[in-house]
Amino acid sequence: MTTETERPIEPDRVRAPNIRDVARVAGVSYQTVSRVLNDSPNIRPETLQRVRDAIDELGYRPNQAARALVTSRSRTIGVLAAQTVHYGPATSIQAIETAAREAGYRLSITNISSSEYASIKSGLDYLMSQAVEALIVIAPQVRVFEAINDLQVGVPFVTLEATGLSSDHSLWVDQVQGARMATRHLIELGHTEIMHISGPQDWIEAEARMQGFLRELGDADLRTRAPILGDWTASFGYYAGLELLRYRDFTAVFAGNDQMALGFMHACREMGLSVPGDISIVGFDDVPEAAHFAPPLTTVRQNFAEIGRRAIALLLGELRGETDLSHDPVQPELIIRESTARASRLG
Amino acid sequence: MTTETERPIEPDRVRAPNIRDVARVAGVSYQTVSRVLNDSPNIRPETLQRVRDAIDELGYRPNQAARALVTSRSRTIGVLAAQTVHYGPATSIQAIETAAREAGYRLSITNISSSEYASIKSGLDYLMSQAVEALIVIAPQVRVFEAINDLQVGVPFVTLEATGLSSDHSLWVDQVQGARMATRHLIELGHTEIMHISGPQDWIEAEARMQGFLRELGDADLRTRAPILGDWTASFGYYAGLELLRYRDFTAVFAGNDQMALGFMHACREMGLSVPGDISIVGFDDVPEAAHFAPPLTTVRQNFAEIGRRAIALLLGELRGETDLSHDPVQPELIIRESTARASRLG
DNA sequence: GGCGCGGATGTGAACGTACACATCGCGACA
DNA sequence: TGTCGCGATGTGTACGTTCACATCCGCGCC
Repeated sequence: MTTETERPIEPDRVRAPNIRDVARVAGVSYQTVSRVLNDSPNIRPETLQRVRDAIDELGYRPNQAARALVTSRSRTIGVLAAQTVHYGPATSIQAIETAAREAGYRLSITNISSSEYASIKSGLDYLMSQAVEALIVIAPQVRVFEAINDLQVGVPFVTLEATGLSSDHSLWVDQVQGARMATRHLIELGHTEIMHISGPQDWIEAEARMQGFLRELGDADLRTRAPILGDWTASFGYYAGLELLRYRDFTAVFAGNDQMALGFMHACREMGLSVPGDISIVGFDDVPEAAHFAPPLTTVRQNFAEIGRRAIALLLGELRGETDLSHDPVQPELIIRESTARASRLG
Repeated sequence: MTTETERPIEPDRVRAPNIRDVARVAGVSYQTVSRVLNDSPNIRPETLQRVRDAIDELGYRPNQAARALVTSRSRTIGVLAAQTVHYGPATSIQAIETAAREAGYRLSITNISSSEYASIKSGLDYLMSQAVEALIVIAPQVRVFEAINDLQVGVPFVTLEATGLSSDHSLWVDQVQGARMATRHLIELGHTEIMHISGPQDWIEAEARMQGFLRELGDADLRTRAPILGDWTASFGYYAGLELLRYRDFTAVFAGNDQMALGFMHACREMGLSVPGDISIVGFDDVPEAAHFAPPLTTVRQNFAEIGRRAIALLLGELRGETDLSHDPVQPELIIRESTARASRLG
């Protein structure tokens, strides 16, 4: 005699079927149903089938909350992101989402509105309140590390698109290498006066690209000039261009991303300068539109999706207790199009 | 005598503090702590303070899983999305995320890889397995409605950026109106032979823009020609342009989005045609880069963020049981830049 | 033929919270 | 002064699942 029969019938209140309902229909105990749900071995094929039929018949779905409560595993991976409207982060997140879902994890994404410490902390706080099991950071990372320490985030984490500082937890396209490739390309075309428009200073990847740029210039014994600190937007590239082109003491520009390159080319047109006739320009990212800019943009391609997939693979490995967390940086690729040409003489 | 004292001490196993731990520290019952957490009235200020201090001291965080279990409310809103890397969806999602978080909801986003029924169903299935309380759809909607019916999704939902078919559940920028504005602008400039490059047929918004285009043309008694069905990408716009421009029996193009407009302008350059001298082009969306295209693109601005915010507001209202779900479409805005000019004579 | 063993299945308890209800104390009112 | 009402707080229970342990059965072995 089971206790289930004593439960009063509630005709109005429709309750989702639970594990005991399934058990009753299948004629087994609820524990057996649980075993079926968790792919436990040692179940008679006949029993297995009966339980599966009962599940289908009732349209039963396991209650994730109850599972999470008893196992104290949320099966959630947190993503702390900034600027998710941009092509790079968006592509990575999409890959992360797919990979996570396949591994039975869900994602909790939160956008931070500014790179201020308070904003980062509040985003992190939000994610921790959801008991995420791991953390992926796609954001200006300089202050994020502080926040992760301060909040005693006790879960595995990786940062995307960063480089250098904390290689144990970073997964990255080799930004320095990419920047060097872009710069070397310009040098090889005979440019000696090269300008760099960088991303915001607190983005590690902006910093890395700047480093690559400066190192390559140093290796070639060329004059280095202070990079302009931008904000990744096309508008910034445009206004920076209007300003810089008044002097015209350079023949090439390496932009921190494709958007700023686009804005800069706009400024060139407006100043009556030809790209690449007067000014050569290289971007970074290879957004899908870059091939159709005027002129089509020479740029550095990053495999954002690959980075996303690797992030999940790395975290899952760590959650499983694996210790071999080696990860080579993803290599970027220089895509040569029509925005670069041999250096013109400075007028 | 409480039972807590009987619990054996486990020094190695660190357990997150729970509501009873807080109660013990604050010297109250766990129910009082629960009341504090849920902003219940009728708590003595002094007691309130003691509980809050205890919470801070222990670093206590409510266990969401336990909450979800007992209330049978997941506090999760599902987002079924496609093409999240695009500017429009990405912007909307960001706004949704912010609004949801402010309202105490989290988001579960899933991308569908194709617009096939199986893919939609599997995405929907995934979201339902998370017991989402409401659903936001940003995807090709034609088949989504079928899937929502088939799966007996018993939760409130809205579709974004759609129009027409199911106005009860749709929240939209008035795409028809936007398309009419774009088309009328071209007509007013004297263009009579106007081409339309549309988005994929199964996107309702593509359909709506096409409808607006055709209606405006009809109202002006102009010849209508079969729109080209594209895929939203710049590359498609480019190749379509190369093909179409061989005939040059039109002087203006209304593109379904800014990316296709960009690709088309690229094709114009390659064919030696001037924009807007020979061909006028209007886009749709007003992505941030559009102002820096060559030439800066005349386009229809949509307030994606507003749409996202409204979606959450609408769903929260429905969850609260409000019945007044009236929602006016968001009005788009024509942004006139330099890619349109008076019609040239056809050569 | 008794005993041990392991495969298959069942029972009790716990996870952390919110809801329904019970209790306590105190002031107002008849 | 007794009682009613209400503000403030405490106790029991349920949510749906998994884990640890218990039980049952049949088979092989000495």
